[in-house]
Amino acid sequence: MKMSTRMTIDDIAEALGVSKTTVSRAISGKGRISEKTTERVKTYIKEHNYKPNAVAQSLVSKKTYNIGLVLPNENEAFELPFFQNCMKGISIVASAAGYDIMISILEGRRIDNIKRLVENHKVDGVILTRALVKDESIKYLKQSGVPFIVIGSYDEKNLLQIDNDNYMACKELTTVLIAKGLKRLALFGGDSDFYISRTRRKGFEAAYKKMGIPVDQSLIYMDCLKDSDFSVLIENVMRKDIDGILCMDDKIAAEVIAKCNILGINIPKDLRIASFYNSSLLDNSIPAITSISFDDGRLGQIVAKTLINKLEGAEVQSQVIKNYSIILKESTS
Amino acid sequence: MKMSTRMTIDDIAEALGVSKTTVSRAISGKGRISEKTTERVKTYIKEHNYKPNAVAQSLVSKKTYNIGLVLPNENEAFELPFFQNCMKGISIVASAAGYDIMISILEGRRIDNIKRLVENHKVDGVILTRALVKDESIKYLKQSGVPFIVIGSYDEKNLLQIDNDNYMACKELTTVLIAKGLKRLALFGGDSDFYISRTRRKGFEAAYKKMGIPVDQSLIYMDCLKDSDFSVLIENVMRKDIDGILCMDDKIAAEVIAKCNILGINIPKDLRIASFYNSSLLDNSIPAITSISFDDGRLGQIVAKTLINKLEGAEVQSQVIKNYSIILKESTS
DNA sequence: TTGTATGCGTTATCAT
DNA sequence: ATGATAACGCATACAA
Repeated sequence: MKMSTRMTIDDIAEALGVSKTTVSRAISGKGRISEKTTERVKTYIKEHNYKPNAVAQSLVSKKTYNIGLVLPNENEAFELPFFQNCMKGISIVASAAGYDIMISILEGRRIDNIKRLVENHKVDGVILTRALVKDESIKYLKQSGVPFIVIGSYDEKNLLQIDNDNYMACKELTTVLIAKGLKRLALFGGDSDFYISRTRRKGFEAAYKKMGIPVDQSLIYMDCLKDSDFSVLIENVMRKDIDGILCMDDKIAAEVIAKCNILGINIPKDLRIASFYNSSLLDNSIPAITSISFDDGRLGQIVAKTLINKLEGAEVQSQVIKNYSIILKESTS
Repeated sequence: MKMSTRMTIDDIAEALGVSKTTVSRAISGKGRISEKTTERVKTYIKEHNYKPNAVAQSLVSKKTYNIGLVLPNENEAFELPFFQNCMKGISIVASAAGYDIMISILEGRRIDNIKRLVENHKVDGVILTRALVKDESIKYLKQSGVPFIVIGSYDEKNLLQIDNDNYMACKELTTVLIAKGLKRLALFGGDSDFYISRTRRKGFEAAYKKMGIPVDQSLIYMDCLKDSDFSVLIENVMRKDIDGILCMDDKIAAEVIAKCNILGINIPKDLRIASFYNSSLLDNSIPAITSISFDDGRLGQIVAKTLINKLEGAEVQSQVIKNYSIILKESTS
């Protein structure tokens, strides 16, 4: 199935009785060319709805105007609204700048899909939507030479990365709760392979340090979404005389709330709940849940903008952006 | 920012002391060429990790090996797990066949993003993930000539479309509920601009017809996610002496359940609830909810496979696939 | 200001 | 079995 044959720059040149160079210049605006000719060409182009062939342009300019967007595959992660919202922000900025987005969904820990995109020269740059603690994608992208940007923080200086200030946000929420008298808080953490899980945990611990209270490590449970049995987890932790549970993300919080319901645990009377991340998953939770609200779309926009600036040769820097607000609700009252 | 200069077919030719034609043939396997030479070339390629430049190939073959995936923008729709799961299925099949996916998120009802993709020759074909009743994208794609496929049903013969059998599924679930004695069912419908909302409604009505009961049109509420106040909606309908509410999708069901909770309406004692669509949004709902479970990933895979077959010149047909199962749970018991 | 010629990396046609 | 050359559609260095 071939592409439909379409108008080329040659056709225009012939129709207008000029050379293709002239047409090319009229389009790009580069080089000296008369107003009149430019106008003539542009008019013709509009009338005939000519669009330059992006592939041919790509071949000569060595730019694709495509950005690769790498999405995780893990079931726990993939469905999170975060990635969609982020993608939307990226899409808006990219479109406006004339870039298109190619997605690459990782399959397990294999990075073949990223490799294909990069090695086939299908993208000018890559956005990584999350970082693992020991990340093969990052390793590969570094040695491949393609410009790329990581959403999230990663222990490495020479890496372009943009992140919500998860550390401060988690520290702040934890501090507020401690100040409210909720001193014994359990932490239900996500995948410990994800870098962000580390960061959030650190924020949690930093709050305790700041408040001068030692952290009870026996109240910290990582990889909660893996061993799946939240009922057991909750019953376990309830025996430890806690004031509340801090959930590292929306999915964990949703699970905890659901299980509490089943177990007949009343929130907030018997137990307070808060989440380090808010999303539509928690929109309808009862009671309304205390959480940190991030603007994922905005994050996506900033990330896309930064990468595109870099692709166009500008100097860009890693950033940690505030981008959050703490929202206190019934679940911790 | 230029692409890193890489090994070309010429470099290989020179290194091996043969012509580029020979190298090209060794790679593609086309044309007569000796075993020995082929082997020599292939070895060299492996050792030096050569990958052909996809852009150059594209220029001559007029194929991009890219598929455009069009996603809706509406907030109610975009976050639905359906699109992600579908995308995953598409991605798996596409990768396996050597295709990459370019996404295009519609902005409002404007179709500029699709146009860009098509007019710039960035994709060989397009997947539309949902159809509106009067769909501009479809109109455009038809006249543009690019091969495309629509997920969902649409009132037009010469359109390649693949759909879950929403009609039968909704009819079946409704029938089951009626047979259980739930004769007065309200229907809370989604966006009436979406074609699928029509189909589901028809399935609902067909069940009544089949059971010989007239449909009470005053119990049908469309566009529920638009006028947003579910509390009012539910209180209204409760006064009409109904047996239960059928929700057209997961999001609507989640809202209804949440509001019932707030209003102190017990499910299923005071009111039965069922949903025409299941997803992780309902995973933790209490009580467990009767619904139709579709395999979105599988749908995506079939769609991608069909489009790719078409792109490669095969004869393909529109299909309605069963792909669902009715799951009866506590919410209607 | 405009045109000619060449190259981008690959495939395909036609010789040899 | 292999090689020289044109062609894909565009951009650009160099000429005119």
